[in-house]
Amino acid sequence: MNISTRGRYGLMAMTELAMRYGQGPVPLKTIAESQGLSDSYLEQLFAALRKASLVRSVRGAQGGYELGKPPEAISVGDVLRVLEGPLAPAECAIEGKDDFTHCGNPDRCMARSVWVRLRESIEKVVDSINLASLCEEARNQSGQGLMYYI
Amino acid sequence: MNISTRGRYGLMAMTELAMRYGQGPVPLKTIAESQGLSDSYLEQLFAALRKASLVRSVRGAQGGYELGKPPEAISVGDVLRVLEGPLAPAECAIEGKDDFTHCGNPDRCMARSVWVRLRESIEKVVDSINLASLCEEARNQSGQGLMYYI
DNA sequence: TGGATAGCCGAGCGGATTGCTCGGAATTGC
DNA sequence: GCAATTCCGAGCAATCCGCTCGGCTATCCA
Repeated sequence: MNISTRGRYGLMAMTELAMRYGQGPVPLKTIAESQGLSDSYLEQLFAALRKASLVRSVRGAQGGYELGKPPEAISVGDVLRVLEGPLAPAECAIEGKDDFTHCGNPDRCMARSVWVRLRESIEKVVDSINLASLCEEARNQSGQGLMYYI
Repeated sequence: MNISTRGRYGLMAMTELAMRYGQGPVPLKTIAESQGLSDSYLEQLFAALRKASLVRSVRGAQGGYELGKPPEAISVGDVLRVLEGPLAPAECAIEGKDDFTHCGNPDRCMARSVWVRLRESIEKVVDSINLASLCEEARNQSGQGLMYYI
């Protein structure tokens, strides 16, 4: 029951991009340093994000990545689904699939309704949070952090 | 973002035990055959379930396992936590842990609030479903299945 | 009393997944 | 043309998953 580093690092990087939205392309190296991640690993994740057009890339010197849409238009769910695949706790709960055979039970798996309810609840959360609101949270938190100066 | 076979098989087996609650101990072999699982694998899971006293064991011939409490008193969350560990999507969201260092960010991980909200929503679901209600669902479904007889 | 039926326990193991790294191309700004 | 970047594919060590196996112990029943 874990989100892998793909989803976690990817979301961190996307939030970073959201913080810098409208300031031109940001190179991966900058994101990686700022968040303490490996840039060669981030490369992989951004390949997927680009194919899903959640980010746009600018090649060459002074290039980098920027969000493909405004931060309000990108949800956490969008990012996680691209990087992690379907957000279902079990095969048989993936939306659109009516695959009962996976459960080992020839007729119906008694636990399936649990996985479906779990999936719905997970999707409700991640689809209701977008990058803009994450940014706002982050800015408020670092604002509180200012108390520790002086 | 997956529940492993430990959690899934374990929940299936526990639901089976709930269906037979009050009828004396059920051997693992019976559960395994009925659910189409491997009994030597189930053994491992039941070792953990027993230590958590979610099941009680009776050794020797005519022995087996039975629920440690009535089905209404055992939630899906109880079973999953024993078999899968903490139901958090990330280390930094485990209840009681205030471990920000895992996120790679020296100060605060911007994504943490997402993982915490996810965890809360997951726990709300699994803690609100108990084995008794799962049994009832199953009985209703197999009731509909009776249409296929004759 | 002895055999059959169970749980109990620990070790092991092949395959898949994770979390990277590396090298080298292609593209572009200066 | 050179430096900065994205792009792409391969590879790889470590870990985890999903089991299996062998042998022990406890208990019932004939």
